[in-house]
Amino acid sequence: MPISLYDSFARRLRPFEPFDPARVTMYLCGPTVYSYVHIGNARGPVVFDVLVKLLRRHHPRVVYARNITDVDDKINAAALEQGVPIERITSHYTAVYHEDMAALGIAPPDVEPHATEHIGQIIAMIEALIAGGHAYAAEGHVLFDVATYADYGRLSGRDPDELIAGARVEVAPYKKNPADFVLWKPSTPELPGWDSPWGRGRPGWHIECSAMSAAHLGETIDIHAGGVDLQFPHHENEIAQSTCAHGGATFARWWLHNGMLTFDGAKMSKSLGNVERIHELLKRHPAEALRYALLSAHYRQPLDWSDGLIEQSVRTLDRLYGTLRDLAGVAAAPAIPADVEAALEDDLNTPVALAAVNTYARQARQLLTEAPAPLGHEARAELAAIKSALLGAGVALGLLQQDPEAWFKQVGGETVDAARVETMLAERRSARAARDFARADAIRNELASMGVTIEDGPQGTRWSVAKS
RNA sequence: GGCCAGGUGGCAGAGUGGUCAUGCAGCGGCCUGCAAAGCCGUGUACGCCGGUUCGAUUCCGACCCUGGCCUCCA
Repeated sequence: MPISLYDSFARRLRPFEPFDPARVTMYLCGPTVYSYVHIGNARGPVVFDVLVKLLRRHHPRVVYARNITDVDDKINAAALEQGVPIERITSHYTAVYHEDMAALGIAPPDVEPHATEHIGQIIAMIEALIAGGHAYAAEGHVLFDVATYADYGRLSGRDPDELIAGARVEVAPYKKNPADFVLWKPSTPELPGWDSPWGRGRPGWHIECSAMSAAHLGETIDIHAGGVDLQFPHHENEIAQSTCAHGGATFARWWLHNGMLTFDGAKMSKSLGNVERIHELLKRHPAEALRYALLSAHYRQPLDWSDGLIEQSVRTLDRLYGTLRDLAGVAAAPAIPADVEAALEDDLNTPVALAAVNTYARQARQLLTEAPAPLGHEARAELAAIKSALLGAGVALGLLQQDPEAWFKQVGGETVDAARVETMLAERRSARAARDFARADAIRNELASMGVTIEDGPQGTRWSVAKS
């Protein structure tokens, strides 16, 4: 089945067909590395990680780029405030970003371009825009002339006349139109800067993505993705400058926008301060539960982040891993089931895919409950098929890939003293054998106070660590 | 104010013109020394008002409410 994706530009679902079947290209706007990222910042990387994996299954070659913005006034401000060189800030938070993304099971992109390594391409693109009459230099700045691009405002559904007329914010005097945006701006000696035809300066915010996308993926790319809050002005400006710099060539053939995470009823954002840093969440919760939570709603819908959501995700994973643990003796290789694949092909419908996963797990448990003790060939084959489906769906979604035992024995990033637990369980076993249930229950209570839950089963007692 | 999304059972969250989402929680049962886990059973859900239709949660219109963008933002 073809992949169907909602294109924000066309405002409808469109079957995906690559421009060049031999090379599918996708670009995701990456972070500006000046502080820790919050869980809302991970939604795009997680859902588009699922998309890239899906694309790779459908196409022989996919080139996926996710940039690092390492030149920006917020970085400058952070460096100034902390009294350290800019590179200290960017290298540190780039490393933290990589850790956070890896913890969430996000595969690294094929290309991770850094803005500071593409200054040459940025300058060349600005020169092309000036040569084409789409940009002008003024007082050390170079600005994009919005009036020269007829389709400006089309992605975000805005009327260019209103944008030009509506001076909401103070308008720099050197702008021809209030909506004109900066491609290049001058740097004072203490700020990072590069020599350019317009003097020493640094790039504006939007131009880097256009330049890096063209440099690594080509003038026309298949998919450009990002948060819906970037639709305007960032993506609108990218379209304008890329299209004008490339003689009218289509910049991105599909525009994908993920919805926002809300927290306490409002969009999670650094400026509002209602953020949950991934770095902190990982200390208290299993990373996989965070990923599950992010995939539990359709990517274009808003998703309200809460402790309850994490709790629910942990419990659901408990059940799924519990099922896999019960299937430990069944040999099976991962195979992505058709219904899961179909759900993902349908504009990345991860909730439906997860529903299918849960249904497979329930079927396995029913079989295990109902089948007679020594499993027959038929039952074993059926269980193997279900396990293949579970593991395969897990591959597609980036879930269920760890050893079930490991899942049950971790809490946050820590593990408990397994040896001590085993010793206590041995003592409890003796007590139970002697029918000293008071003693056995006392040990169980003691384990519970350590956060350890136990289950007595036919094959003995197993334990797990309570998660939050 | 302009432009976009949405309003589904206690909660989270898909979907559909006419029997099922799925998950979490709850309740009853089975199992267990007791638990836990698991299984079985259990819920007159689709913002409000009209319209179209044999039939609407699903299509159309109005209204109310919520969120996002319009400024840095995933």
